[in-house]
Amino acid sequence: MGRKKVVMKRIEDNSSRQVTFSKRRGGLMKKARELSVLCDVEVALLVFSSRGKQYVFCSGGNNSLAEILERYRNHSEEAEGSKDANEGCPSGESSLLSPSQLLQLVQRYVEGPDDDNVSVTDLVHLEEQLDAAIVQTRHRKTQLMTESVITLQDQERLLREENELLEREIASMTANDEPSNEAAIRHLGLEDNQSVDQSQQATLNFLQ
Amino acid sequence: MGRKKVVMKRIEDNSSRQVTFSKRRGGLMKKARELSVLCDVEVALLVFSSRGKQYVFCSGGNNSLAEILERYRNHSEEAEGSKDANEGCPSGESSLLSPSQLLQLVQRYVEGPDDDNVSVTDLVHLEEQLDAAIVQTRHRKTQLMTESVITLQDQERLLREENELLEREIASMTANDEPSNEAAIRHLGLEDNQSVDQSQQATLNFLQ
DNA sequence: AACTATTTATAAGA
DNA sequence: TTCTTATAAATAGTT
Repeated sequence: MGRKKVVMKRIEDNSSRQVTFSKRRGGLMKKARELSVLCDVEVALLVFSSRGKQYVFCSGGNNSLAEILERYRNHSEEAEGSKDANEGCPSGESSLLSPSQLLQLVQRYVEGPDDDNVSVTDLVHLEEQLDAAIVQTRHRKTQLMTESVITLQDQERLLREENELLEREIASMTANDEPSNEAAIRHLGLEDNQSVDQSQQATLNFLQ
Repeated sequence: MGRKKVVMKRIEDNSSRQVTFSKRRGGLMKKARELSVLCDVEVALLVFSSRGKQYVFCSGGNNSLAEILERYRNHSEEAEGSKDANEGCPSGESSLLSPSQLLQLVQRYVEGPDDDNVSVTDLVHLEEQLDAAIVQTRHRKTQLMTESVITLQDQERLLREENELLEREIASMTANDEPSNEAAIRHLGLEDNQSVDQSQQATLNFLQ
């Protein structure tokens, strides 16, 4: 209904999208109210601007419905967007941003101005950026953990070799001297069999 | 919009109220969809007929939105013993499924029939299940890695203590005997200072 | 924010 | 119900 037939596709022009949003939102609300009155039924209509601002129509005194809307409002107050970053990013796949770039990007959405220019597309882009960041972070975490484990395994192996060497030395010396070291080792709870088994098990569990 | 202007009041004639309900409901749904597409915003529309039947439009993937609808459905089901035999929607919060349950669920979507019966709501639910599963998996992974590291650290500490003990023993014995062990240790690249530093560094990097 | 030319929705009738 | 059609309403583009 207008000068031209409109194609059912996202209006790309920012300004006219905003205008159309305002007009059609009003119309939709009106029709929702009319339906509820004329036909005596319950109608709830929720519209969320891309920035998270919400427009609600709720037909009646239905408690549970109002309650749900209220609950949603509380929940959604955390998730706020703002000015879009369309121009800054010619789009393309979710490239990796530096941590500071990412922080900047998120902040623009969290503390942004109060108007309605952030589109879902923008938020999709933000989501992609955050996804990429978390994947990278997770990968780096796993990498570091794995490195730590491998380093510790090496360390353990070396210590074990050194240990064995020392014990053999002591054994050979003790063969000629008095046998006083075994008691000391037992006192530390470090008999050879026990410690080896325990360590190997942890190692194998982890890397498999 | 019709042959006559309508007064905004409940239509008393039962039959024509029903007809109007059907027509206007369709129109409202259509307009809700158009708004969401044209303006790229989220729209949720709930209509409850007086007999409890519900008609829903929900613009899409937003979790919280679907969550609200889900919560509302649960809530309204206990409020009135509604009789609508809706689709077999597994429903329920994103509870943790067993791996086999999850596999089964995914397979139903992957190899499922070729028609268009999978709703966005269903997919949102599937996404929630998978999210829960991956979070749990990741947590378990990190837990196991951390346990491994701690075990290895303990192991290293114990070995180091044992080692020190043995060296001291050898030292005391060597004081009376010949000094032949230091050469062997050096040969393994395992002088005390070096190995301790390297290991401590890896450990600290990891846990901080 | 108003103004129209048009399109769209729909009330009543078939 | 569904389709048709006259008309009311909504609204796209313009000012």
